[in-house]
Amino acid sequence: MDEQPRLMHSHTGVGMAGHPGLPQHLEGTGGADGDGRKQDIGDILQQIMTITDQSLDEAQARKHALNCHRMKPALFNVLCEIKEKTVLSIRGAQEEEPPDPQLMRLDNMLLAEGVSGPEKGGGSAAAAAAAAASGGVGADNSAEHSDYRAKLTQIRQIYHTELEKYEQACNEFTTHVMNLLREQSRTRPISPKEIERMVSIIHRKFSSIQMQLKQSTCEAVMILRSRFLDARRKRRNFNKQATEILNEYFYSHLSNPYPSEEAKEELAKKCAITVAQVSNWFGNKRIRYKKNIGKFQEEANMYAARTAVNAANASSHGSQANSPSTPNSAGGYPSPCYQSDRRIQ
DNA sequence: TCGAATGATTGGGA
DNA sequence: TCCCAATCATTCGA
Repeated sequence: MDEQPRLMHSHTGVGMAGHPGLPQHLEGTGGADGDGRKQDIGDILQQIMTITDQSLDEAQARKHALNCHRMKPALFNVLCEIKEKTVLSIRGAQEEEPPDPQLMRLDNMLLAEGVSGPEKGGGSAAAAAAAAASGGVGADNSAEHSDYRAKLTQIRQIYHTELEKYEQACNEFTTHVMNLLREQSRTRPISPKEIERMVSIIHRKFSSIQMQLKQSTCEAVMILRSRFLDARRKRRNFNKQATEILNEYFYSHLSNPYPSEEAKEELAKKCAITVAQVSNWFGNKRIRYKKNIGKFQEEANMYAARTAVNAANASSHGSQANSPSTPNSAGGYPSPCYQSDRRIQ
């Protein structure tokens, strides 16, 4: 390479006026004849080919000379314009993508489960449902629930840590690329729009990684949720007190054992179960009572007697019982809880 | 271990 | 949407 004839004149001081280091033919005057132009192009190509042979100082000097050249801004503008009209216009049309429906689904799910968005006490629909279903009856259910919440919190923490990492990496990389491009824009035509496009490409790449993270987080939540719901299927009998309250209501409203929504809510609160469980219980009770009245007769008599005693106590103490099991229909009292005048058919 | 009891689920009807 | 009826799945006690 050293044997190559050097056609550059920069270090020898041969160049255009005011721009030492640039050959005169870059001034734009050019040769009048074709041979002269060919010679100029040959010179430039030769310079490019041999630029790697230059010392750092020489390269720096040439770079500086290029940057200071009076035609440089105009030339770069033209080149940027051409680039924009060709590549960018084509890509620009492709960039206008609608929001990814899958990503929206993932975001919605993470939000609903309380993984993303503001931290909620308990977080998820499953946890809420579970909380309602367990109704706080028994320590086991609440223990299961708190275990569920703890695991959900763990998932949430991992998700946010990873998300933060990705965002940080994305920002660092974007800044790095932007600096690099800005630096390069001094020596090659790079428009701000092009830098912007590059940034959006980087963001897209990182958001696809984020989508993977969201997907695996969703999967983890689904697994946790299904395990939890499976565990919930292992039913527990209601405690004795809850069964007594329900039975008292049932037998005291035997002529119309259909509690209204308000009565169900009150019973649910008293028994620490859900309204749905109250409905289930009454549904089961009605049908089982109807199927075998004889078998339930003893139970019915017992609750009727208890109700009568309660009523007597209440009246002698002049107090008003506010229980939904307040004696009424069994003793002929109309119940405000009746939703309609129905009987077990 | 087995049968009864019991809470939950499902499908159909009004 | 609520209820009934049948059924399932689990618990509990003998």
